[in-house]
Amino acid sequence: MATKTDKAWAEHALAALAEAGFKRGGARTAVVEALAGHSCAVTALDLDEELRRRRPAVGRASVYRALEQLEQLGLVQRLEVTRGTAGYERVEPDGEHHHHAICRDCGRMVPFEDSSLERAIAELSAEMSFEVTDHDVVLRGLCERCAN
Amino acid sequence: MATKTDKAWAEHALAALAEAGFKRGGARTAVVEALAGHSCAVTALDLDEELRRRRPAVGRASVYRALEQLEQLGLVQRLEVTRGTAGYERVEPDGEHHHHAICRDCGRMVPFEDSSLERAIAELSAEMSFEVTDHDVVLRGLCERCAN
DNA sequence: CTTCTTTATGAAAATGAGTCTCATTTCTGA
DNA sequence: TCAGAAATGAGACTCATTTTCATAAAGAAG
Repeated sequence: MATKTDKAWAEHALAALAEAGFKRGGARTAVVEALAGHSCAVTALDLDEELRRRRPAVGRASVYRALEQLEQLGLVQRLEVTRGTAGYERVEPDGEHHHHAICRDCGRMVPFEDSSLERAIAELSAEMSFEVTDHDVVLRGLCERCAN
Repeated sequence: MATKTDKAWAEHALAALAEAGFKRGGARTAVVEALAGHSCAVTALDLDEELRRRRPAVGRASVYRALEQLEQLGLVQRLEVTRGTAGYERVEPDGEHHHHAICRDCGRMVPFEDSSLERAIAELSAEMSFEVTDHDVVLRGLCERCAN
């Protein structure tokens, strides 16, 4: 509602999937479109519920499968939203990316980005005997509302 | 085997638990002792298995309870080891703390610490409208062995 | 456009980590 | 020593995620 559908991302994602050799399929396309409509992380079950009522209905397995494929291709980012549940959100093709602060009480997520943080991680990654391809940063605590 | 039991941490933890108003209990003590014997993250179920055979046996619920309490008090750090499973590891009382690089292939964890990363996070936390109490940083990629 | 082969899909069952319940035992302060 | 509070463990339960498997849709070949 606050965010309009990110059509550019959806097209980018569908193109990347085709590029990777996937056949076209209604379920996967539906997942991509649904993700394009969410600006911040959504859980797989939220997507499942959202897509289950479609005609034709999308099955839960397909949702999980699509999310996994999208993640492999670097089109979505997965993060642990609460204990035992993962959230997924679009990764913009231009490489912009953000991290999240998650409220321990209400679960609210506040996205943020910080260049000095990214720089520190990049330098660190370069000097490790480890081929770093991704990173997650999660801040945890209380949001403005729950803190009082 | 590579690491000898961290007795100092165990005493510190037990003292902190007493300080926090917990009564003494065999199960919790057993969990603390078990954690003291692991230098890197262990899953709750690993601990459960390790402690189940003790005399008297420690129940699964007690393991989870103890881990949660220890985490609340900042005595252990929780991190997502693989999809859907959490690992727990000791936090040294001197405030030193480290993060992990996790290999996507073999699951190996390489701990690291970096002061400029910590500094960036501290500064960032200070200027957010969010009361940040904790943070996780996970680097993902391929370890030296799996990269070749 | 029909056939063939492969991939995609969805319903339901299975898995597995983590949580809850509750009867029982253990602590601790009085 | 006693009563009340806290801790414990066995097992049932929840719920996110994965697997299975029979069927449907896609793309290639003819």
